[in-house]
Amino acid sequence: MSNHEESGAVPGGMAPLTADGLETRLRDAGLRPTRQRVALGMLLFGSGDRHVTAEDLHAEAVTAGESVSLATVYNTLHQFKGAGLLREIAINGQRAYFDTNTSNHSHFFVEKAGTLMDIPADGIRIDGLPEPPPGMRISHVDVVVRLVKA
Amino acid sequence: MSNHEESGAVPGGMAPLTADGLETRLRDAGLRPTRQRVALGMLLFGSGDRHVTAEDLHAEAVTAGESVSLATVYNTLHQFKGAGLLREIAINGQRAYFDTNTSNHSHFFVEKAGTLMDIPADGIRIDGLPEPPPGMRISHVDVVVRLVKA
DNA sequence: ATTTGTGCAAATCGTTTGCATCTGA
DNA sequence: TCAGATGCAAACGATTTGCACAAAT
Repeated sequence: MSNHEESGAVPGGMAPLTADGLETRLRDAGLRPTRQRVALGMLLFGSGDRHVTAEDLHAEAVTAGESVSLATVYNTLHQFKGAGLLREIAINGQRAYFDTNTSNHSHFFVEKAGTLMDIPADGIRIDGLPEPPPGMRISHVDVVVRLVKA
Repeated sequence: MSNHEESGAVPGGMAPLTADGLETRLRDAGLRPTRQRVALGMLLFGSGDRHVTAEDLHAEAVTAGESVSLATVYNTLHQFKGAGLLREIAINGQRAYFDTNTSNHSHFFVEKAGTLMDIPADGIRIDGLPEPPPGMRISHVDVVVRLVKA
């Protein structure tokens, strides 16, 4: 199937993702579409926005019958991040989360369960940000709304 | 010296802190004022608002001639946090920072240097926070403004 | 005297790295 | 062919834990 879809579309988007489309996307990012990268990419970008840890993704891949090592999962996540396909989310000093939604948005974090949820980008507005110190610029603003049982 | 000062005052405040005052504060929090806890407390609360890692604080204590083990520094930081004297700040997946300013405020984080700075509480306003999911309440909103060299 | 805290070193957890082997262009 | 990718296992850094000893009430 020489299905050539919109490979430039939003990574975490809703359009059905084909292996071909993903391969093109990887190639465009300067990454060889290896078996592992395609498999992980399909898991990540094949179904809406996702928040995964390296272990989550590794477990999924194994469950899906793909043999990938945990080290490769880490490598791949960081490469995807470098290519702008993923964003890393800083929640706490332990687990690193990767978000397939690279647009500007905030998160709910359920403390006890350790689950992450998107807050629609336009749901939150931040006013009154002070000037950054001289010689610095703001690279990004992280907003995490922490939730506990009521 | 039966010096009984305002031990209920703001922990990271500007008032000169005495060992006596701190001991009272610890006792009120249900923590025995041991030598180590008092020493660490004086370092933490004795001079304005601070952002420290466990290692920072341990190094300071050792430099100050107090013998405290790193494990005890960790224990103490968590106990202080539990007592509401400190707040833990989630920056990235590695080092944990503890902030002596427990009031609501945001932070600048200098990516490369790993330094943290307060942004005055009233400098930032967040609007449009969505309702938390049913059964949940917002415990706290973390805002981290990440800075890089311009 | 009893309870609570401390220190050390070993254990743990998530993550990274070195290196030999394999794979894709 | 041959740069680039993978897998394994060992290395790592931050944090935690188990347990014998010490200090506080």
